[in-house]
Amino acid sequence: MKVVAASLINSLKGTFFTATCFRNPFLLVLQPPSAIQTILLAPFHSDSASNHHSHLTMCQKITKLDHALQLFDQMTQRQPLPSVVKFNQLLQSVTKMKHYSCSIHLFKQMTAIGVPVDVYTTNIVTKCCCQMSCTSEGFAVVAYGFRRGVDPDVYTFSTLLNGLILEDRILEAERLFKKLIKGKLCEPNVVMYTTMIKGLCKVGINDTAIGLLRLMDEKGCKPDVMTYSTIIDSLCKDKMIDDALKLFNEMILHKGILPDVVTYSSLIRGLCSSGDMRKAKEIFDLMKVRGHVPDVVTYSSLLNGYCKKSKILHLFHEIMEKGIKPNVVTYNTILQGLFRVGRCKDAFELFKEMQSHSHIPPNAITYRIVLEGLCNNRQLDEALSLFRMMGENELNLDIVAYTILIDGASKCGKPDITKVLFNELNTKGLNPDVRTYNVMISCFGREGLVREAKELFLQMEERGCPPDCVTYNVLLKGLLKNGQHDTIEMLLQKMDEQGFSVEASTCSMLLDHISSRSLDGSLLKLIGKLVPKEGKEAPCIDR
DNA sequence: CTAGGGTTAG
Repeated sequence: MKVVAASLINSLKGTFFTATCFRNPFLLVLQPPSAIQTILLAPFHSDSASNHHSHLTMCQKITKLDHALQLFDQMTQRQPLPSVVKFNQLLQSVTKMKHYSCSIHLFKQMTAIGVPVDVYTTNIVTKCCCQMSCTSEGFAVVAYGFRRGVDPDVYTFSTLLNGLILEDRILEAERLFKKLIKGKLCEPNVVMYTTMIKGLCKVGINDTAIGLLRLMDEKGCKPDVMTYSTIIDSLCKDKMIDDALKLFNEMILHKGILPDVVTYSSLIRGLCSSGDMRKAKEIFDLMKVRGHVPDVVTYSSLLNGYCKKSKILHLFHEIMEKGIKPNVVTYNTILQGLFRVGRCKDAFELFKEMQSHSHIPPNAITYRIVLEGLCNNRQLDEALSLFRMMGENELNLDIVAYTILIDGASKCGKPDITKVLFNELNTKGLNPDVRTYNVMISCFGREGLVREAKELFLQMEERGCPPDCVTYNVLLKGLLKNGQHDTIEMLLQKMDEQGFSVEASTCSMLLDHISSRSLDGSLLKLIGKLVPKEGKEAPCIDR
């Protein structure tokens, strides 16, 4: 058993230790395997930590993190040292506050002063690495522990599995999962199965996820409400509401598992996104009848459904009345709803209010919503001045925000502003992505700048940003609009090769040009191939 | 003292 574990960890080292990530100076375990030991055992050169504490007393407001750090310092100076359990509790409290790099930093200090670590310690620290999207370093921590006699357990492996899934390393997650079972390294339990199921759902293979649900049941590992909710949510995201409801019923009626607020919220969101507000409200009322209290996520989901139908706001009052604290998502949802119905002033008021009254700082998504809302309501100037006021921070250095403004300027008939913004990307060190290019090519098409549109199209491949289905469609439309027919056939052929399809609007333009004889009728066959089949999703529509 | 599920978004 131990030998198998050792070989597993060794084989994992090869796979996982290659990627290193130095994004955080505190992440001292971020080193290739050969260096792990030296680094972890190296004396810690105290920098901020001790100085930090000397002026702590001068701070008016001492955060909980400061308390924890102070306590840690005291603990390390005690003779004899407190038990590892005390250290674990402290590490866990720091981790619960999401100060992951701090936890890792403390762990490093623990090892440096010789506090013996146990499986709880390494599991907590492994989780910190995973939560920071540095799962490979999580493996390093596990290997470090293993060399000191700390055997990984089902908690360890579930944590690592979850880390891989968080980083979209699904193949590695599957490999690990299978290896654990084959090598009998640990008996998977409901948590581990649920984690693997989430991974499968995340890459959109719901069938396989359901297969694993059946398998765990067969193996005598009973799925619980979280297992079912994971799959139900994924089905809802894929608009397979009927299957989700089927599983929901199975869970309750056949398995005797009661749904909770998360299960209900997923269903409500699914029904909302498929436009069935009546059923969404029905489930919402039902959960209340059954004694479940909707939380901020439930309300935000329902609110979003109403906003998408341009019906809003009585629900917001209900949230306030119930004493539920709206969060940034709630605000973002309402902001978008207000812009959608053209209530820019109210939106702007709310935008200010969330910061002053509720002390909820807007995030990148908030700004995107506000910028797009203003552009859509033909208030380009306001959008631009807001954007300029945001300053040179991370919210301003956002390619999505730029793309929104570039598109907004173009649609508001200001191609000059479009070009200025696009050129600014270079100076800011931002790379246009495929959607930025699409917006630009569309803009050039609109302005009759065919040469520029073609140039950008060619640039995309060179810059490692290959055109997508939308690119081809906007370029085609630009060419057709400007009477450039020479490259149409070639583009259509390329689309065929790539499995892209023509949108309805592109298709009707093509047909118009054929009937007016500016395009050859022989193209019809090719166009026919590129029209998405009835009932099938067009491949260019994102999942 | 350790692991798993749900909200906004060009």
